[in-house]
Amino acid sequence: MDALTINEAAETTGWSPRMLRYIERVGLVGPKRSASGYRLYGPAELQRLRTLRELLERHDVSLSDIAFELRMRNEPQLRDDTEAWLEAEAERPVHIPAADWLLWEQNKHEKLLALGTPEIA
Amino acid sequence: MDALTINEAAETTGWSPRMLRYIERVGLVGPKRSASGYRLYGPAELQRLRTLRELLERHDVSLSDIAFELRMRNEPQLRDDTEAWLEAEAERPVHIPAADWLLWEQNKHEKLLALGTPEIA
DNA sequence: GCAACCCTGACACGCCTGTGTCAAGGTTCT
DNA sequence: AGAACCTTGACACAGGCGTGTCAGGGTTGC
Repeated sequence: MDALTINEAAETTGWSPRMLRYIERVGLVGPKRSASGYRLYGPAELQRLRTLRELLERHDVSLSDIAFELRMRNEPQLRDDTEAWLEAEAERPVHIPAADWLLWEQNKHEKLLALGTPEIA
Repeated sequence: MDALTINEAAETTGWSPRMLRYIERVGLVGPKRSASGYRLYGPAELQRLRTLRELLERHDVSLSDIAFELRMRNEPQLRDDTEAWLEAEAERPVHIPAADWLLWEQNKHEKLLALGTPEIA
C-alpha cells in the first residue's frame, strides 16, 4: 500500500507537516483520509507537492496566487470578468516594471503569431 | 482637453488619491504624465478604474490577484508552468469549499460543451 | 499499555497588502 | 505672490499569508 502519512510525506516533498496542512486548507493539495482521519498522501499527491514547490520557487509566486488561479477555473463569472478587464488593458499596455519588458515583448510576439498576425502594420 | 488630475480622478472613480498612486505602482492603471510630472487620467483610465473597482467588489478579489493575472499574461513561462500544474489537478479535483461546488459543476459542463462544439455560431 | 505517531486548535511572529496622513518641496492660475 | 494644487517619501496600522511550536486528545503497532 503506497500512501504516506503526513510526516513521511513532508520528508519526501520538502514541505513541513505544518505546510502540508496549510496547503490542504487553501485547497491546493488535499490527500485522502484514513478511517480514523489520518491524511494519506498517494504518489500523485506527492508529485503535485514537489512540482508545486518548484513552481513557487522558479517564479517567485505565492500559494495564494495559485489558489486564485484555481478560483479562476472554478468560477466562470470571475474568470470572464477578470479576462475582460485585462483584455481592455492589452490594447495600450501600462507601465511595465523594467525587468519584465523582455518577457512582455516575447509574449506580444507570441500572441501576434497565434492570432495569425491580423495587424502587421 | 479631457484629462483629470489625480484628485479629480479620485472624485469620479471612488478611489482615494492614495489608492490611485498605489494602483499605478502595482502596474494596473498607469495614467500619462504632464510635462511637469502630474498624473493625467483620460477617459479610458477612468473607465478602467471604475470597472476595476466593480471587479474587486463583485468577486471579493484583491489587487494583487489581478496583478498576478497580469504577470501571467506577460510571462509565458510562468503561465505555462502554472497551467500545467492546474491541469494535472483537474483530473481529480481536490477539496472544493462547499459554496463553490455549484460553480465548479457549471464550469465543468461549460468546458465539455465548448470542447464538443468548437464554434457553433 | 506505552511509545510514537496523528488530529485540531491556538498563540506567535515577520512580512506583504491596502490604506490614511503628514512633510518638504515643485507647479499652476489668478 | 499666494492659494490650491501636484510630486515623492515616510511613518503607521489593520488584516492576511506563511510558518513554527505547543497543548490536549485520539490511533497504531509492538
